[in-house]
Amino acid sequence: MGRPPCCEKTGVKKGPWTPEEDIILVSYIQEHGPGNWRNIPTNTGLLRCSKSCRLRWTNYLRPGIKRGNFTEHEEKMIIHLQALLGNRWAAIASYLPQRTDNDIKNYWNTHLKKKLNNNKKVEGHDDNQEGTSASSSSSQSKISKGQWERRLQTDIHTAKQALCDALSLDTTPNNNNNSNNPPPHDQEQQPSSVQTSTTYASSAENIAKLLQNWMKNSPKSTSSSSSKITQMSSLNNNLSIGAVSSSSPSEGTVNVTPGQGLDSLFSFNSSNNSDVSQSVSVDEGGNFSTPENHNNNNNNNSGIFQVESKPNLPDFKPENGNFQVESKQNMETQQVPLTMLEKWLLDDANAQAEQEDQLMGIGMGMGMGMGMTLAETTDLF
DNA sequence: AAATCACGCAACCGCGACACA
DNA sequence: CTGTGTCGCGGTTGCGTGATT
Repeated sequence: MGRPPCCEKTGVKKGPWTPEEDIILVSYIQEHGPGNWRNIPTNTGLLRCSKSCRLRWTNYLRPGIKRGNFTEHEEKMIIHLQALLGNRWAAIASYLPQRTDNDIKNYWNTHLKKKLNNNKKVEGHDDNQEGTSASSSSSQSKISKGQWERRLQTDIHTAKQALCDALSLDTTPNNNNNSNNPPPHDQEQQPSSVQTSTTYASSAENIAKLLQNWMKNSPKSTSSSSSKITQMSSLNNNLSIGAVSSSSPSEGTVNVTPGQGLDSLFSFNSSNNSDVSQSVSVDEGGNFSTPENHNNNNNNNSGIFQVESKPNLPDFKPENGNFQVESKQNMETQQVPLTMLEKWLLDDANAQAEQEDQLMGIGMGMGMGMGMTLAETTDLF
């Protein structure tokens, strides 16, 4: 007897999410933190299965997500990481902050795979393989283990070299790679910010865009939507996006960590707007503004969204229950692995031969070839 | 202008891993 | 140790939209 599918229940809604559902989900997660997906549908009244909620959050609503416009650097990173890791999109995504595995997977399937195949055809050795170490495994049975290891070593070496080239494209002393070739709007909004700042500023931007699109695309539902927002406003006082400060989650005002130079008040007041779709604007920093609160940031707590910027880092204590996943993903996967990656590449230049000997000695096939992440593999060095 | 095609993306599905009782 | 429940990942699908005929 198998496990019952989580979405088998009748009355579970499928298909695209509505902005109302998004807001309900964001509101709930903001209050309780991500996790306990099983409880979310029952606690929020969303007619969605837990899986769907988690997916929607991780792939779309989660703070720090950058969408579309893959930069050339990101593209190269994906290509090389795919060569290294195979179709392990979650692992690849961990090296591309602000990108979701789904996004990367889609981009690979729709753009890069085609691109690489075309390149191969041009080079005249299209053997119907995808050119990855993972896909090349089909030929492994034809070669001896020693040959396979050596080939893998060569692949790794080639990939590392290429990855090094890719990173060196825009390698600057600029502390991290998170901001490597960000799209223009990101560059504008985050000239000299720490990486968490980028994350949360863009998170605000994500939600801002979401709502802006919502209001733009469904003016007919504005009134009902507004009422829902108002309803949630009373429920949650201030729906806020970003990391919750340990000091004030219960007060409904949330501290986020935007760029150090971004010290604006992110607020949105819709309660007095009969025509919200015309009056809401979002600036490059992801800040909501209306004609009213352009002149009056003191919106007397009537705003739905109110994210107060603070230069201090948020408290990511798990007991706060808020955005612990983000703290994990953004803090760890953005900073550590990329730093390690760089370190790996830099160190590699100095001790490449030695490391590869060591690599072979400890069994490369049990590291990169057996499901370890790049970061894990670097631990071997 | 209408029909068809191709593409991109969001979401779904199934399976494996993991945690816990 | 085993069974059960939950979560996360990767493959796939289906729909919306723009391009082409």
